[in-house]
Amino acid sequence: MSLRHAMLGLLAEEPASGYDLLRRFEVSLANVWPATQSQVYGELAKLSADGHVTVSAEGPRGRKEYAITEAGREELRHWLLEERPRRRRDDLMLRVFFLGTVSPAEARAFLERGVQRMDALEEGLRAVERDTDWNDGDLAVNGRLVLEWGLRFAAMHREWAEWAATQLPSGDR
Amino acid sequence: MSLRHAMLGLLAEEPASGYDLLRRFEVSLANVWPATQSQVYGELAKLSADGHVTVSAEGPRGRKEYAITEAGREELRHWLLEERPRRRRDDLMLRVFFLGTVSPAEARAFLERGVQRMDALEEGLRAVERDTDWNDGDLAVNGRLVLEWGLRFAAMHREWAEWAATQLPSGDR
DNA sequence: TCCTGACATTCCAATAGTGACAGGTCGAAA
DNA sequence: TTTCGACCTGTCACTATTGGAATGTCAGGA
Repeated sequence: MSLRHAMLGLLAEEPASGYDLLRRFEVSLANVWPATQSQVYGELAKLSADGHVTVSAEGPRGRKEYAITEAGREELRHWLLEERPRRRRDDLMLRVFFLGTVSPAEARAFLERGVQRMDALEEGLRAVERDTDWNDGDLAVNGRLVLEWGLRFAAMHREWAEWAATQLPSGDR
Repeated sequence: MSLRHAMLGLLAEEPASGYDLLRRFEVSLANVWPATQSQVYGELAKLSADGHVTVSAEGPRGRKEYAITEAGREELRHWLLEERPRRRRDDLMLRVFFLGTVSPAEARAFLERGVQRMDALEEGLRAVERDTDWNDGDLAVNGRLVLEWGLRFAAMHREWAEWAATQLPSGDR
């Protein structure tokens, strides 16, 4: 149920069309909550039916601009403050859990790829940091917090992977 | 598609029934890849249809014990080494992203709850650490790696939350 | 003027995950 | 001997997520 809230959050800043939202998902939310076209448009229809958003304007090319309603803001607020975070699933740790089923050399290579992926993530985040105008309202302030979390996450994961490599049985099986 | 691999991974160690798997999901995989009953039994049927597992024994109470097949091991190996990790979704960071829509005081309280949640997570992991027999084959070795990751994650998040609180605008809006 | 690329929406089929329900069996303790 | 708790399997309906296809419109450059 978080997609709808992500959309409400974006609409809380300013009205937008489905297309606009999609772009925003690609740019600022890509690392946090990816969403596809079909999801965005589908959810927009539901939000509209539930009265959380309304069509605030219609433009060329059939463009419909949606704005958040008071009910939508309440829903957003409720989710933000009251709802419990979901249980997280972690693909990567699941694999690590079963790393014993491959050879130590393969396991080491696996961890090495993890380090590289974190390097790439960090690079990507640094690029976002560079390319963003950080003087641009609430989203900027909080975007920075999220960005910093990502950087810390990448650093943590990289250090862990390096440590983990030392814990693997030596030699090949 | 990771549920099936988690199950294959567990079955790679030793044959088990759906019920057994379910318990293992509750205990060792709870923080990594939660799964429900309906998912486990459903997936077991699919895995069986795909030839990745076979019924290796039938016990009392209709118990069916499943064992991984050679094809299943290959599938597991392929997933482990070749498949790309999924994009992660993060509920929590999504909320942080929209933290500007509530008052600074509420935001601070939100971050504070995050710290507490991490404390609880760490405590839970420490309990697992205490209660587990770490001399028990591959899963133990790798379980430790995962556990350590969890501890580092909790520490990272806590420190981040404390830092983030200092970044929030002061006073109430 | 024509073409292209960005803008914009909608529908569809398939897989994954949640939560509740339903039903049944065995072992051991009271 | 009864009954209770652990054991054990399954189904259903719903929601979420993925990925792709189909369709059409407008603005601006060649």
